[in-house]
Amino acid sequence: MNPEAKVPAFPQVAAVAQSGPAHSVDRIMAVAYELFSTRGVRDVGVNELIERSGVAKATFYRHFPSKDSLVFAFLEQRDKQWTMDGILLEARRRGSTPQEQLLAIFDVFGDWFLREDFEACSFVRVMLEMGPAHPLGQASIEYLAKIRGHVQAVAEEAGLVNPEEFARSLLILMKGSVIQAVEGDTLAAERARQMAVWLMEHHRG
Amino acid sequence: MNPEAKVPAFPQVAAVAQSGPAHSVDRIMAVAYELFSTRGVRDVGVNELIERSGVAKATFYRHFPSKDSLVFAFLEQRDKQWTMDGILLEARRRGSTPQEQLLAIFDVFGDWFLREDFEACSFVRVMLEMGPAHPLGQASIEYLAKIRGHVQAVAEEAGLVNPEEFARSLLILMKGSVIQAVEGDTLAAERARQMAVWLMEHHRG
DNA sequence: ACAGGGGGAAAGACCGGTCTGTCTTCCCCC
DNA sequence: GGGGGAAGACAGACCGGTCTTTCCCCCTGT
Repeated sequence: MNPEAKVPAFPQVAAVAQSGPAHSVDRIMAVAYELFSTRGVRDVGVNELIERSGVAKATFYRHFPSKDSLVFAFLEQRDKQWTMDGILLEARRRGSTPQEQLLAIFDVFGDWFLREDFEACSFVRVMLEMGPAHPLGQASIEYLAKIRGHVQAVAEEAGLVNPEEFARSLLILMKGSVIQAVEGDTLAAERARQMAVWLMEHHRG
Repeated sequence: MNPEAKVPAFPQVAAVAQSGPAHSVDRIMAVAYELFSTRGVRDVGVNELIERSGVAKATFYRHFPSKDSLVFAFLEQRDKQWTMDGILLEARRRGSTPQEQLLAIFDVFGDWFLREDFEACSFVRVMLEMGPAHPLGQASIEYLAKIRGHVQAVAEEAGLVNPEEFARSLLILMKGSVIQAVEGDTLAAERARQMAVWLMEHHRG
């Protein structure tokens, strides 16, 4: 056969050119992060994932033994990239005292709610999508508990009384404001911040 | 053929006997209410719905032109049966003053969170499952706004200043506590109720 | 330095199952 | 006898997951 007849295909070189010489697993993760975070888990199929990342199906399943394992990896990256670097670290940067840093969470939320690609907290979304008994729901619950642990640590720095109770109450405000922002209430962060102020006053003793 | 060979089948008569001589549409709605409210929308297929309600597929599609139309009907019934009668009316019954009635919402939530069949608020769940742009998500948002309207009306009865702002803040507490209850925090209602007390104090002028 | 071999990756057929939705057949009852 | 309903086959699409074929590239041995 004429070898030239087989050469011209390979549309995936375009995808490689777009995302650089990254390895397959990196491209898969980048596509998964975008699709899962904006559209949820169940709405995104494996076929779409491999098509958008320019990767063969066998390659996908060599790196991830199942779709669920990719979702686990996504949740972990979401925790690092979004929760830790995007929200908590940014909030610590904006406030000079632990009290200010706790309230700054809602300032970061306010900016986040205005973004066009804002969709919802992936952990809450996956927990509701898969149910709290599903392994993926369990993982989401653990990541939410991890956020609460960080809030509790800052509350302890601030010298608040009953920091665990404070953290649990603050996470009610965080989750509630996110849900309300999905509905279109972009000012939900300000309202939650005000309630956080009152909550903090009652935990100063 | 021997006519007796055909008679003994009809397993749906058992279902009819269980749910009484109700019409097909009533049985479908009852099954849909149970399955959709406990497992969400996307996880429940039409085949399971018709099987559990002992109804033929053609009968299903004669009453509901599509699955989505059944979900619309479910959301409407959920609003009547759960939101109005289960939560708001019960809260009004428990409190003797409008202020008490507003706080009683979280007492009703506290009981609800302890139920075994508690899963989540169907409106929030469907909104996140389908997305806020989907017609079903839009309908869910409207029902959530309807709840806010009722809260606002009670706030006006209570003479609170800026009742709309109050209602939006209270719904943050309601949604946040529900999400946290899904995670397993059965005391989320008490925490939210305490923050509602502080919120109300600041809206008394 | 060059030939050859082996592994990785792309393309995509294929599998069994499920999804929503349509249509046919038969039967029962009015 | 006619309409409604049960039963279920069927269509067409999609799901997650497996496997085959083909190619390219890199690594190794000489």
